Amino acid sequence: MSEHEFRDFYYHASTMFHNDHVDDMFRVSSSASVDHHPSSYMSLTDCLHSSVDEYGSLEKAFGLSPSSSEVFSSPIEGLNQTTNQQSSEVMAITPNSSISSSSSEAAYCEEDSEKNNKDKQPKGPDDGSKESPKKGMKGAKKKDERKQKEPRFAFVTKSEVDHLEDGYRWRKYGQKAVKNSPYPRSYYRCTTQKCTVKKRVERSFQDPSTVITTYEGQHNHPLPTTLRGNAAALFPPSMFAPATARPSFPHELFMQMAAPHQMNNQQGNGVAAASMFGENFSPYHHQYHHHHRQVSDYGLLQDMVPSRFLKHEP
DNA sequence: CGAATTTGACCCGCGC
DNA sequence: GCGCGGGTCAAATTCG
Repeated sequence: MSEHEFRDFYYHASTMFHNDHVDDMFRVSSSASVDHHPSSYMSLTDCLHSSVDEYGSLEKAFGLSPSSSEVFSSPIEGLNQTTNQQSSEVMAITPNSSISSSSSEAAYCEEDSEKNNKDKQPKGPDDGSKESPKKGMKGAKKKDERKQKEPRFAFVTKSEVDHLEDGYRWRKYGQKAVKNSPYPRSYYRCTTQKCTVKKRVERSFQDPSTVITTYEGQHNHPLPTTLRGNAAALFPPSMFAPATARPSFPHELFMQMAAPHQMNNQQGNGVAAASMFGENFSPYHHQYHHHHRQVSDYGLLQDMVPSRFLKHEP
């Protein structure tokens, strides 16, 4: 499944950059083989006739190799008490600019296109309308809804812990073995009432030092106060919860990354993602304003994508 | 004792 | 129709 997502990423990337480049990017590590699910996802991704190996290739493709100096883990402002042990490398924001990243972190988001209606949420509990023989559980959750296609956003992070703290409270509701991987995938749901955001976390098979986190949906509430300023600062909700209201999130994200001059992030919230979306984007962005660090979008971008790929769209 | 996690059963779409 | 794989439920168990 991650392949589906990967394919989507490829799709978005190809629309953002030049296809050839994208191809190069993904060609880097090719072959690995993952099972494919040919099914529904056929976008340009089909060009990639073959399989790509999971997210791991994203990092390699983007040249984000773990390397060096990375780091950070710590606290941005000293807040951190709770999550300490998290030694994940996410982005390192240096005071002056730039994120020194390092860490490998690749992200992509997907909008569901019509093509994937498939997976939408199948089940749901239902209302009762259904009483089916078995317990009825799953049915469709309430109301119809078929689902809205919720935007998904995934990224790879180098981390020793599987479940990264992102400021929200999550309840694990399932775990499954991943097909070609020795590592299981865990399913979490935001514990806030009415919030339907879910996330899946799994360790990369090819690079066990990294975890792949996929967020689905958008939080409809503010961050729990308990974690404020901590991890929350690193991962603004907005970053994980592409708002439906936000215009084509995926494209915007990358586009803005590619065109830093258009962005206005003088506020310097150490969160690149926050500034990436400008002000319109989230009601919560004020929560991370306290950061002293200044971020350079360009720097971020460079870290995430090799400069040769940073071209503006026509 | 309530909340969170564990974990096997169940559901569902899909390919054969 | 069956089996597979991904995703979810929910009862039991553990945690705080």
